[in-house]
Amino acid sequence: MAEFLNGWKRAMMCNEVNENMVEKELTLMGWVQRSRNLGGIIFVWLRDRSGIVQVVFDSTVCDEKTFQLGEELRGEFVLAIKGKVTLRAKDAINEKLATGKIEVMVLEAKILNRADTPPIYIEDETKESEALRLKYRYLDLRRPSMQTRLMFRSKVTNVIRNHMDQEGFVEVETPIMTKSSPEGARDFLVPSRVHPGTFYALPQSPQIYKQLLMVAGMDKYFQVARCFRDEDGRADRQPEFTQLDLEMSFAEPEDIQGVVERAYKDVFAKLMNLELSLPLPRITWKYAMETYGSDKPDTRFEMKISDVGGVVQGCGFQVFENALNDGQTICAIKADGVASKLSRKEIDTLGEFVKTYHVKGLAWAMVNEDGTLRSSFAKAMQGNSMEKLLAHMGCQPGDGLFVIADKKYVALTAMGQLRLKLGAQLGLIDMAKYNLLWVTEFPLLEWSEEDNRFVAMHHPFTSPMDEDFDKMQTDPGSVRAKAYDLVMNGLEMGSGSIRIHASDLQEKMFDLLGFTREEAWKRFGFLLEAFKYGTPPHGGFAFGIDRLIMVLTHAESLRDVIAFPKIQNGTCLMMDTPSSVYDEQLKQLNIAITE
RNA sequence: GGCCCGGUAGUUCAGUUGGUUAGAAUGCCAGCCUGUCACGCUGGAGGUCGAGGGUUCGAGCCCCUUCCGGGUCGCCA
Repeated sequence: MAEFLNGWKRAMMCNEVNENMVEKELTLMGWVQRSRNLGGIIFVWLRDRSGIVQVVFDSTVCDEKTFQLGEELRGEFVLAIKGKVTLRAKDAINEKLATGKIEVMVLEAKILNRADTPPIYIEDETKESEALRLKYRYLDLRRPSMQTRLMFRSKVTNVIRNHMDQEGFVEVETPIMTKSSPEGARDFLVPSRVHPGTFYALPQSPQIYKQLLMVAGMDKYFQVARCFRDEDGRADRQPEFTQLDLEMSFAEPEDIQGVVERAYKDVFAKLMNLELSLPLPRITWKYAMETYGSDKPDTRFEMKISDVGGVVQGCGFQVFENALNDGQTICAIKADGVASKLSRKEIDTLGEFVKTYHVKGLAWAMVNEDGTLRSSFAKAMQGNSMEKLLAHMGCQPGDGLFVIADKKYVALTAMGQLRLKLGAQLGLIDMAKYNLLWVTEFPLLEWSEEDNRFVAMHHPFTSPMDEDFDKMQTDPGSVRAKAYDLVMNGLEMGSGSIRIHASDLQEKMFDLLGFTREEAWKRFGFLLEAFKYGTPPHGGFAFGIDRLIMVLTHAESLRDVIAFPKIQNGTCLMMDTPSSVYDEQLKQLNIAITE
C-alpha cells in the first residue's frame, strides 16, 4: 500500500547530510538502493539524484512496528524516514560513499510506494542491452551516470543561454509546424485537417525563419532549437535533435566564428575547468581533405596523408601508372612502428575496411626491423622506385606504409578513414584532449550523380566567396563558399555560413541548382520577396547541443545524452512510436493507407 | 535498400562432433543472523533456447524464411 506524505517534509537531498548535522533529527526521502538485513539491524542505502546515504533500522533504537517496516523493504521502494544523524565508528566509515562518515538512525518510517523487481540494475556500468535500457528508460534514467549527464546538459544550455544574452543575442522561438523544403534531408510531414491534401513539415532547422528575422531587424538572434530529419539513425545521429541556432546581421565569417568560439570557451571554462585559447585554428576544406582525408579531421594525432603521385611516376606498377594516366590521386600514410604489430590477416582486414569506402584496394609495405620488406606491391615496382617512395615517406625500420590510388576525394576519404582506424587501433588518440578547429572555404556546390545536377553543399542560401563570383558561370564546381564548420575531436559540431542577401544573386544560385524561376518563386517566393525590402548582410551558425554534451561527457552515443531517444530505425522502444491511429483520425485527415 | 555482428532463466553469459532431465553467476522468494556496506549462511522457485518451417531416430546447435537489436555503406542541404 502506498502512503501519502501527510505533512512530512523532506529536509534535504541524500548527499547533503553531513558531519555538521550529528544529533539532528531530519526527514529524508528517496529510493531504496539496497538493504542489508543482519537480523536485529537493517542497513538501507537511500538514493536520490544527489547520491546515497545510509539509514539504519536498529531494533534497539526504533519501535517494533518501524523495524518490521524496515524488514519489508526491497530495491526501488520509495521510502521516507525520520531519523537522527549519527557519526559512524572509525572502523565503520565507508570511504566509497560521499556520506560515508555518517548515517541516519531511523525513528519513524513510511513506505511511500512499493516496486516490482526492476528488469535492469539501477547501477552504473552494468551490461544490460541498450534495447532493454531504452524500453525501461525511466529506470535507466535513475542510474547515476544518466542523471549526471542530464544535469550536466542543463548546465551547458544555461551557460550558453547566458553567454548569448551577454553578447546581445535575443532568443526567438520559431514554428515547429512549417513548410516542406525540397533540398536536403527528408522532412517529417504533418497532415492538415482543415486543408485536405496539404502538409506542414517539421523543421530541419529554423534556417529560413532566422534569415527572415534578420530582414525583420532583430540583428542578433539565437534559439535552443529542436530540429527534425527523417533519415536513418547512427550513434551520432537522431531524427530529432537540439541545436544552438544563431544568426547575426552586418557580420563577416570571423564575427560569427568569434561568437561561437567565445560561447565554447565559456562552457569549457565554467563546466570543464579548461581554458580554450582563442582564436581556434582555422584550416581550409581543401587542406583538411588533402591532409586528413576528412572535412572533420581528428587532429588529436598526426599521421598526415601525403600525395605521392609525383614520386611514383614511372614506377612500372600498373595500378599506379593507370591511376595517374586517368588523372587520379595516389595518396599514402606512414604508420610508425606497426610492422611487427600487424599480422598479414590484420592488414587484409584493413584492405577490406577501405573497400567499404569504394576504393579498389589497399597497397601496403612493412619495413621489418632488419630492414627487409614485406609488401603487397614492392615486386611490381621497378628500379629504385620502391626505395624512392619509402624514402619520400620517411619510412624507418619498423614502420608501415599504406597507399591508395583512386579518384581524388574517393581515395582521400578512404585514406582518412584508414587513418582514423589505425589511430584508434594503435592507441594514438589522447582521449583526454579536446581539439577544436574551424574548417573554412567549403565548396559551394557538389555534383549529384543521382540528380545529374549540382546541389548545395551547405544549403542554397549560402554565399559564394567574393573572389570566386566569376567562376559561378564558367566553373561552378570550383566555387568556394563563405561556409565554415566547427570540428572537435573528429566530429562535426556545427556549421554555418554567410548568406546571400541580394535577391539577384539568390536567383542566380537557384539557377545553378537547376530550379526554374517559377519553381524558385513557388518554393521560396516569400524569402525572395522579403529580400527585396532591405535585407542586411547576414550570416549564422548552428551547433549540436547533443553532440557537444556527448563529447564532453565521453558518451559513446547520442542516446546517452538524450532523455528519451529513438533507436536506429526511428522508433521509440518505450512508447512504441510511431504507431497506427484510429480510422476516424485518418478519415478526418483525408488520409487513406494503401498497403 | 545493401553488408556485417548478435538474440539461451528477471539480468549477464556458458552450452563440446547434433545425443539422457539445458547450466553458472547475479537477481528473486523463504528461513537464520545486531555493524553491514558486492553482508554472510541454508534452502527454494524460475526456460516458448526470438518466431515459423525444414533436415534427422534425435536440433539450443545444421539449413531456409522471418521478427527484433547493434554497427556500417547508401542517405544525412
